[in-house]
Formats: sequence, C-alpha cells, structure tokens
Amino acid sequence: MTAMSRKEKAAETETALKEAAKRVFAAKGYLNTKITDITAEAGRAAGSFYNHFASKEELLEALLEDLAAASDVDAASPEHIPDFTDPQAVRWHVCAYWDFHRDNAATMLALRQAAMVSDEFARTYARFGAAQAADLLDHLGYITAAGMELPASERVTLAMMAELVNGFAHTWLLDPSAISEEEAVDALTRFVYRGFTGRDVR
Amino acid sequence: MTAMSRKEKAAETETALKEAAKRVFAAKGYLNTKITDITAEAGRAAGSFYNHFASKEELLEALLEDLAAASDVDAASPEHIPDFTDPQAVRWHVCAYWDFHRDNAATMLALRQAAMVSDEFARTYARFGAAQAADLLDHLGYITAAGMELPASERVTLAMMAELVNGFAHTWLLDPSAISEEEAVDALTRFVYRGFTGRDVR
DNA sequence: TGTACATCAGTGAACGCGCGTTCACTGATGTAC
DNA sequence: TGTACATCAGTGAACGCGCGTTCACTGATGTAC
Repeated sequence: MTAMSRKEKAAETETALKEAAKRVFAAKGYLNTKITDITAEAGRAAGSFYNHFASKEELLEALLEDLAAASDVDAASPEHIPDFTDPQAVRWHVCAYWDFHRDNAATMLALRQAAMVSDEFARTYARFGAAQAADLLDHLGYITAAGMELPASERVTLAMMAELVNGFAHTWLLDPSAISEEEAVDALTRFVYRGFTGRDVR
Repeated sequence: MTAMSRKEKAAETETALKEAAKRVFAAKGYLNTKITDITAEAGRAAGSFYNHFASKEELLEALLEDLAAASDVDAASPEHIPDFTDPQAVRWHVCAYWDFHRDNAATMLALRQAAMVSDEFARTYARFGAAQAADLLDHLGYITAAGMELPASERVTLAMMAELVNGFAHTWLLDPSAISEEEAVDALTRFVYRGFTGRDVR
C-alpha cells in the first residue's frame, strides 16, 4: 500500500474514480451526477478528475471500453446452442442478456441516459444493439428452416426481442424485489420463444 | 385576431408556448431544451414564459394534462373487443397504443426523458403504465378461461407487453422510415398474440 | 549512497460560463366615475 | 361617451446561482551526477 510508484498511484486513482462513478450512477443516475459527486465518492479532490478524464462523457467511454473487454459474450461456451427451435437455446441467450444487464447495470443505465441527450452516445447505444443482433441473426434461420414462420422480418423480429429483453431488464433493475431473476428469465424465455416460433415452450 | 381580450391573449400565448415546446422537444429532446429555446420557437420574450409556467417541469405537467384529456382510450368504440383469444382484439389494442404514441410522440418522449432524471416524473410515468395495464387485466382472463396458458403471471405478462410495444414505438419514432406503420402494427400484434397465447395468429 | 533538481499526482480555492429567473418598463386593455 | 387611473401580458437586459474547469501550490517519487 505504501511506496507506490507514480503509475501505480495514478492507476489506482483512475480505478477509484471509475468504481465511484458506477456507484453514483447506480444511485442517482448518470445525468444527475456531478463531477464532484464522483470525486467525493472516490475520496479525491475535484481537480484530480481531470488528470484522468477530460469530461464525464470520456469517463463513460472508458467504462464502456472496460465493459467491452469483460463481456465478449461467451458464444464459445459449451452450453451455447444456436438452434432457436430449441427452447433451451433461447433460454441460454436470454440468460446471457440478463446476466450482462445485471452485472453492468450502472454502466448500461448511464449509456441509456447519455443516449437520450447526446447523438454520439445514441449511436454507441445503437451499435451495441446492432452487435447483439448480428450474433443472433443466423439463429433465427433455424426457425424458418424448420418450417415455422417468424412474426416479422429477421431484423424487425430481433428489434422486438431486444426491446422486450432490454426494457424488461432495465425496469426490473429499478425494483429488483418485484420478481425473482429466475422467474424473469423464465417469463422472458417463454414470451420470446412463443413470439419467435408461434408455438409453446414445452 | 385584433382586439383580443387579455384572457384570450394570455391563453393564446400559453398555447403557443406549449405547441412550441412540443416541436422543440421532438427536435432536440426535453432534457436538451432550454427555456429560451421554447420562447424563441414561440416568438416570445424569455420572461413571458414565467407568466404561464413556473418551470419547464410545470410546462410538461400541463402537456400531460392535455394528453390525459384528449386520450381517454376509446374503450367504448364499437370495434373494441376485450377477448384476447381473438387476434383482432389484440390488434385493435396494439393499434390504439401505437396511435397514441405516434400522436403524442413529443410529450411521451419528454416524459420518458424527465423520468430518467426526476423521481416525480418517474412515478408519473409508472402511473401511466399502471393505468394502461389495469385496462387490460381482464382481457387476459379470456386467454386462461379458454384453457391457454400465459407466459407468466398477468402482471408480468402485461409488463412485458408494455415494454415491447412502448419500446418498439419509441425506437420507431427515432427513424420512422425504417418500417411502415402497418408492418409495425402487424409485427407487434403477431409477437404479442403469440407471446400471450402460445399459438399463432391465423 | 548522497545531494540537488525535475517531474508528476493530487489538492482545493477561485474563476467564469451558461442558463434560469427576475424586474423595471412599455403599451394595451379594463374599470370607475 | 369621455377622461383618468388601474391592471395586466409581454419585453429583454441584467442578475446570480450552480457547476465545470483551471491553476498555483504541495509533497512525494523519479533522475542525474
């Protein structure tokens, strides 16, 4: 703890600021958070912030980069099945979405809020959605190949799914006590699987 | 036009401010809008605003009241069918939602943005959702009565539907050229009907 | 290993910009007689 | 109907608060010799 090199100390402060930011974002939202809220939460002076980030926006970008690094969705996992005619495959993907939102709630909330106010972040948010959709596009092919009909074009179907899952996860985060996570994942899986295939899960 | 009474003139200015606000909200969002943006758009002096509203928040409240007055959803319409085992019934409700969002896009956008920043408006927004849900609760009863199973509890099912329809409508408004309204309503109807009943529309 | 100087992370008071809000003023409408 | 005064909607320059951002300073770490 003592005898830290300069770089170590700077890195530690930067981390402290990012962690503090996440806590404050979660507590009062990105848009309501002042720079001094973050520095105070991190136990640093206001001016210290600018040694690491030029603005609140840049800090959010840094958080998003951390997120991208941590969360290359594990499509290589042994449990990953791309065949969406299988309810378990849908469930696995819903679960992956869900875990991602729960684990990165503060940053995702910040991004959603920033997107309402800044075109730049609106585009970033859209890119997130597009990346998710791209991973799933071929999964829908299994459904049509099995002779079932999607509710709309692949693009629109995925957009609807994204709204449903993202929106529901976001709302859940505002009041996590309303429903258990397992119930939430079950409900979403069932709704989405039915929507995709026109058949029930069982 | 000339020879207006004071009350008439004041009412006209108030209306002009509200209409201007809606246009500016639609163009750049509620949170990015300054009071002087609204007065400039309305062609009035900055100080004039405060003759009518104590703040931007109060203006939004006024817009919401106008909205409530205009939009007591027409459940008495002859085409309204409460039986959700009938795809047409679902379609009618999706359509009602859709029209409402399209016709009141600016105010709804403002409300969504305000809800991100203010607990007060977050509660108002939640109340909107709850009111919609209450109207539909009994409609779901027809589904279970017909021996079909909802994807989750009635409350959760309605919450998922609300996220799906509201979110999709909101996203559509950001780029109305992406898909025609009829396609959008068809897609939503199909997804929702399938989600509710586990069967296809036809 | 020791000394002198350079560099850098962090500090927090002060500065200044942007924008909400005020207020003295204008001109027109309403009222009293 | 006419005159004198009161009231009110609207004006826009000025004020001032909040908060982002700066900067002279401190003390500690790094470097040169």
